[in-house]
Amino acid sequence: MTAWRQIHDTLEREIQTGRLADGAQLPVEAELAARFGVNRHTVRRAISALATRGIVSVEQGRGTFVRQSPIHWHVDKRMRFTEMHAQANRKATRRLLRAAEVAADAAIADALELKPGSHCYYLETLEEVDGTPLSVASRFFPGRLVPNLIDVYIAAGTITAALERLGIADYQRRSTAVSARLPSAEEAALLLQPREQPVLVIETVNVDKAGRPIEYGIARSAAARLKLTFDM
Amino acid sequence: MTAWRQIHDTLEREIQTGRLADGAQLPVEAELAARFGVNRHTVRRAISALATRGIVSVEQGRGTFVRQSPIHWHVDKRMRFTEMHAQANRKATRRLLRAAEVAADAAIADALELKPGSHCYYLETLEEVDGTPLSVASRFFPGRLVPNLIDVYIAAGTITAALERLGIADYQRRSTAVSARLPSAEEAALLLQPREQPVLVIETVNVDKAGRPIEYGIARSAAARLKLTFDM
DNA sequence: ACGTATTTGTTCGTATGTATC
DNA sequence: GGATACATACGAACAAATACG
Repeated sequence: MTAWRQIHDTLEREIQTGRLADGAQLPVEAELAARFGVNRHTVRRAISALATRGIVSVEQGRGTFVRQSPIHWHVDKRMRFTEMHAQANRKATRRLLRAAEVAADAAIADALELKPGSHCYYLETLEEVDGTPLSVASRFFPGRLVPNLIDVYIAAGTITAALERLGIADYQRRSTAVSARLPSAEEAALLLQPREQPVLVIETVNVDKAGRPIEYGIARSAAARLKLTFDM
Repeated sequence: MTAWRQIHDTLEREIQTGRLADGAQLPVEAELAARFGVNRHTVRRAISALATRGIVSVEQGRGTFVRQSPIHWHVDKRMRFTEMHAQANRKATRRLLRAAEVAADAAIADALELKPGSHCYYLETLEEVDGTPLSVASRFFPGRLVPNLIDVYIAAGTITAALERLGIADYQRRSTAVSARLPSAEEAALLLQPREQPVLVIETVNVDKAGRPIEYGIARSAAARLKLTFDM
């Protein structure tokens, strides 16, 4: 077994057994190198593998820290972001990053059952739970069904409230697609997570009571902080 | 911007624009180092980041190659592994890695509605689609409901057929949990993927017609090769 | 506001090991 | 066995981000 892997396993064991607590700082690289009698590069290789697995997070100029455990999301036809977290006694907030009016590309048009090029509203938000970023979400809405959505959303504060003001009192999740990948630099920065750690990509189509698509959303969530459950 | 990141972005662009095709081999490290006028380490750093994002896959002694695009799995109450892929005109096989009789731990007992310590059958399989490994799956079955499962499975060849012989003609997916993480060394090796690339962790509980849990499965699937969709 | 110490990040050089063809 | 290509490890230096007096 290689040196870096032994160091990796040793550190993982110390974290698993609680000798290094949640959130605790690891000894600095130089110190670990001395302790294991190897070059600093070799320690870095081990730590890099731990960061890659989401066990620790590395921050330039600060140090290396032990990470914490995920929250559970029961996906449901009718779940609402704020509501769900309120039930679990967590404080959820949504921060608007970008808003725009766009023309639907093929994927958007397909999801919203529009003609490509149709007018859509676009919202990009960062969702935080208990002060920690959880997801970056991009959402598209058909312009015809939700006129002036951006201003209404800004005034209303939540998407549910905005849609209600626009006469869509009830809407439901129709389909949800899930995949995973590594984040872009921007996503990682917004989620305050290392680029080596995966994001869950959750694509959702919501429909109104009549079954018309109202919203197409693509959320990128810190995988280490989230687990989804679907009942059938 | 650092040198390795520029090289990373340049190579990604060449792959995205098709100048480096799916499955194509990248120039060897020494050649890339010469081309970009940097040390071989710097090229390795760039390639390592591409591998981490699942854009390329690196194989010792062979070379570095561009990866391909994912398959789509419509998750359904009643989907069957072989059936589903057959519909999509793909060849799916399942290879038995391990089989054992085990005592249920807390998580298994909870999922299968058994007392902790109850007798269970355990199957670990590698699922391949068109010759490429897709998932490593661990499955637990309640011993009382499926007596002698292991021999029956080996004789029958598929899980559906084995359960049918044991009198469970029809079973359904009850719940599915999804999360993502980086793979262990063993998982990565079985899936023929780099350790830096995420796996989707898919936990499933299947129940028989009477609603009794029959199977608790934990699949780890190469995230780059799979996308899940749930309809509601 | 500034400078300094600390800590991680990048890059070079070099040598040797291991897997594949 | 030999050639090729990636993997591991050591040493040195400097850059960049952060923390702190």
